Amino acid sequence: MGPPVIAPAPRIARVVTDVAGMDKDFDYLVPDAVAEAVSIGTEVRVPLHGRRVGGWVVDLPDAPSAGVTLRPLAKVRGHGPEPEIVALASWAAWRWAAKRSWFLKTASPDHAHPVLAPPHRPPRPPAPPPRTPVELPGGPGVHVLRLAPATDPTPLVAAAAQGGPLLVVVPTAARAAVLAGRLRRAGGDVALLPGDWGRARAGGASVVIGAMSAAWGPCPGLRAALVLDAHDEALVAEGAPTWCAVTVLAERARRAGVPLLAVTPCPTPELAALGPVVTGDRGAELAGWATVEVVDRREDDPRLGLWSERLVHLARSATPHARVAVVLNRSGRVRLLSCGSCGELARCEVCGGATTSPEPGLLHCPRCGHDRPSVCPRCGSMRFKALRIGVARAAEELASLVGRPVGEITASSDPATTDPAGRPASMGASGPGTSGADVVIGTEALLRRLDPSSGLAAVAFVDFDQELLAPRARATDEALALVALAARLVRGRVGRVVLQTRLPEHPAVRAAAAADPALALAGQDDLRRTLRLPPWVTVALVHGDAAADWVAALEGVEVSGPDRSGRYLVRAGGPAVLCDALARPPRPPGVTLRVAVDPARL
DNA sequence: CGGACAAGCTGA
DNA sequence: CAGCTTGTCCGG
Repeated sequence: MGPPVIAPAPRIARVVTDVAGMDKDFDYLVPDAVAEAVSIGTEVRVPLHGRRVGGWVVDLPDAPSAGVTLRPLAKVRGHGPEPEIVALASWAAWRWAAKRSWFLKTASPDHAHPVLAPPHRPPRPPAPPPRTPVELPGGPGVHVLRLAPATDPTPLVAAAAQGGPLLVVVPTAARAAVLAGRLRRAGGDVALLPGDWGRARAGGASVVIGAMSAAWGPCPGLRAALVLDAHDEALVAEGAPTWCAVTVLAERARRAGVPLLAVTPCPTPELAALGPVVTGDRGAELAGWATVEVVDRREDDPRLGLWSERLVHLARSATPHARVAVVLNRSGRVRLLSCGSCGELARCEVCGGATTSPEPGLLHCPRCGHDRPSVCPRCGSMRFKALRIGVARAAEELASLVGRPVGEITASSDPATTDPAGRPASMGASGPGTSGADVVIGTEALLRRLDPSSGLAAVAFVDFDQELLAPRARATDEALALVALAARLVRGRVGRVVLQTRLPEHPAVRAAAAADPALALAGQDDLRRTLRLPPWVTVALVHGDAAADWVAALEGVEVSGPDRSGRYLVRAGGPAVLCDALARPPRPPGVTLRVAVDPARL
């Protein structure tokens, strides 16, 4: 890339090891024989405390930091992350109160890569599209592009790649592969991570694309970054460190002075806080959300249970080419029961928790695992009423209401069908994740397991209020995101999404019905400000044996808790104040202390 | 993290 | 007091 360096080869390499639980630099001598191959980011093996450990070169200082005898590097393993990524890893370690090595590992290839030569010609971008769904904003900074769920993002990505190397992050590896295939068919030199890591690192791709960890992927000469479904929870790490791909990309783009295009059908308050929301053609947006139909259940006869007349009619109208999917976000058969004669709630005799009924005649406690036959301890009756049914029982009920088999799809179970008599029936030939039945039911995992080729005419949410009222700060956004997933499955205006609810005026319901995501955003700003929730504050959850002592030593932040599960909530006006405070007190050795900055669930 | 080494416990 | 467990320290 740059002019040849005439200075003598560096003699000292400062290394961060991959030893977990340690975040310290160690200096080593660089043997002359490997000096050429050692730069910032290089993966090495080094002697440490009598053993050999892996690590990354993070600096090439002129002089060692301490007066100790330096030992030489044991081995150069190959290319590691780019130098900018090494700096980004240090930033992320501060931002999520974690170790640098954790992020360096995420930024490194699965297997060591030899240093590849740069390609002979610059990589080809995919053919420019005739038009894009929204006009691409030019300048640096984060631009939130609001694009209806059923819109194909390929033209947008192709357009964004015209200016130079583009890094693309999507929520799942499967979608990354599909998008990479489309861009390759359009003639682009595409690197799909993690497989094409080496080629991407050598500068052989105009588009580098992958799932969450691709936010750390190599993209020499980066000119823009793009993230699809930027609102998706799959872009936030579940365990600590709870890093977020969008946040990392925003910082990476800021440091590189290039734009980040955050594409989403439903901008969240978090995204809107990052930059301006850009909308495209309103007609295209209306067409790209399905027809959303709200079934107001406030006046319904309670004896109808989960099933409005409208939903039953919809299920009866299903055909092999116009299938209907029903979503009920409760797994299992019956989640809550009461005695049929005395009304006593079925509770566990060991721990007192509410029992479920995974099969007729059996009560099971999900809290302590205790099983017992379904006999009421108060009156001895063996008849129980199902107060809250799950997908398995719902499949039985719906099958008998519509008089045809209902397929069942959950995250854990393989597809099965229930015939109208309520007996599990054998299945016809069908692909994995799709049941052969015209009507299928499942938890929200169904929305991720089916794909747009499933021939869905409609998706119906049986109990949308459960999503709306979930005890989470982001419940409204998550509910709208589910509608977006459903709209993508039923493909634009021919399909429909049905929401059964007693809250027809809820912002998420109104936004979905009007295909106007801004309606969900509007009401939330004040609420989140009042409740002092992100993005107006930055929070961390702290738990573990040492949590109480450790949070007591924090300065300049507000600490509350502990909550029922012993977690402390730490709040500050922004990441700078919070993360500086979290970086100060030393972590006590030997005791567990888990710090989750920006926790996914709040 | 995990090896090294020191201090503490046990049984004969 | 050998032999083993438990704890604390530190790495270039």
